[in-house]
Amino acid sequence: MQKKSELQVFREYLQKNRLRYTQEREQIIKEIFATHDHFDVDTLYLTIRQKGIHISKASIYRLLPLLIEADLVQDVFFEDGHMHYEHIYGHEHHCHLRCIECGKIEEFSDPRLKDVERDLEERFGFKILSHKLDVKGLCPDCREKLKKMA
Amino acid sequence: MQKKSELQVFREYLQKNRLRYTQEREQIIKEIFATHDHFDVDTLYLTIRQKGIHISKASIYRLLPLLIEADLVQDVFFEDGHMHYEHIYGHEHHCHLRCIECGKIEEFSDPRLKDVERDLEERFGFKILSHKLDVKGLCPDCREKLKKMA
DNA sequence: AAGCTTAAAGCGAATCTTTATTAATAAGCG
DNA sequence: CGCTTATTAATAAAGATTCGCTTTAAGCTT
Repeated sequence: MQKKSELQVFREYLQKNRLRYTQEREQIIKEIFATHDHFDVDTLYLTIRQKGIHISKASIYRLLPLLIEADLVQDVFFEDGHMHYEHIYGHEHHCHLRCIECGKIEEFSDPRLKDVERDLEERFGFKILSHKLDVKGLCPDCREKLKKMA
Repeated sequence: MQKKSELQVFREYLQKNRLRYTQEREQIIKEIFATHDHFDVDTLYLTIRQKGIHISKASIYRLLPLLIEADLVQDVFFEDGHMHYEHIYGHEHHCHLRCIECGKIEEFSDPRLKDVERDLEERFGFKILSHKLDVKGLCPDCREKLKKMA
């Protein structure tokens, strides 16, 4: 069975909510899914512009909540004064390990986090919906670099 | 052995970095440590103002990075368009479980996260410095409320 | 204790991100 | 094809954070 494309998923989401599938939205989504990289609004905007496509930044801001609601995108972390996002459709759930020196990001997942969730449900009576584990450290290169400096 | 006060810790941090211990900084820190609650810049600013103490908001913004660097404060999450903080000195490390309906926050910690950190060090060669697990869900009250609505 | 150096404060302007407004456009249904 | 109305671009507005500049005051040094 063929997996649905992100555009199909988004179309269905729109139909369910009586919203419209526009050229602009299609172009933005295509760009978001064109690379695996994380992105922020400004670089996404500039990338689209560079291709000669004219889309206003406000349209990106308006689209993002819909993509998040449709589980196609998630916000990853707030840094440098603005939010960073990534597309998640078709990927396993994962968390992020970031180097505080150079910004390098590794993705990982760990089954123990599900266990933690289960414990929390039991202990606090919450219905758990999501978790986000953000780990910071020094990548191998930066460790080496700092060792030499000291 | 008596634990050092947060002010002492901050003093030492300042000395190490040849920075100055000012009236303003002392008053801001005292206010931050006066309650266990999470805080944001604006409410902290207003609370201080209400006590008749005049401190500019910029001074708070300038102080926060120092407090974070000195491990007295950490940023907890970005919400409602701005960052939220908490003082951490004298507390065990903990993570946050938040209700997406009412905003209620439970704190917890789990030894398995240390295990995850160890695995990450081994697997990616990073030196791990910190982790932050943010779990979202529905608290017992809101689960009940939503059940009745449906 | 006074003098000196310079970090830090206050203030307001500037910047940056994100949201709201509004008139014009176009999706998509009948 | 025409109608309804969601969506767009553009711009203004709002809110958070930072910057620049002048004045104040920590905290050495003598």
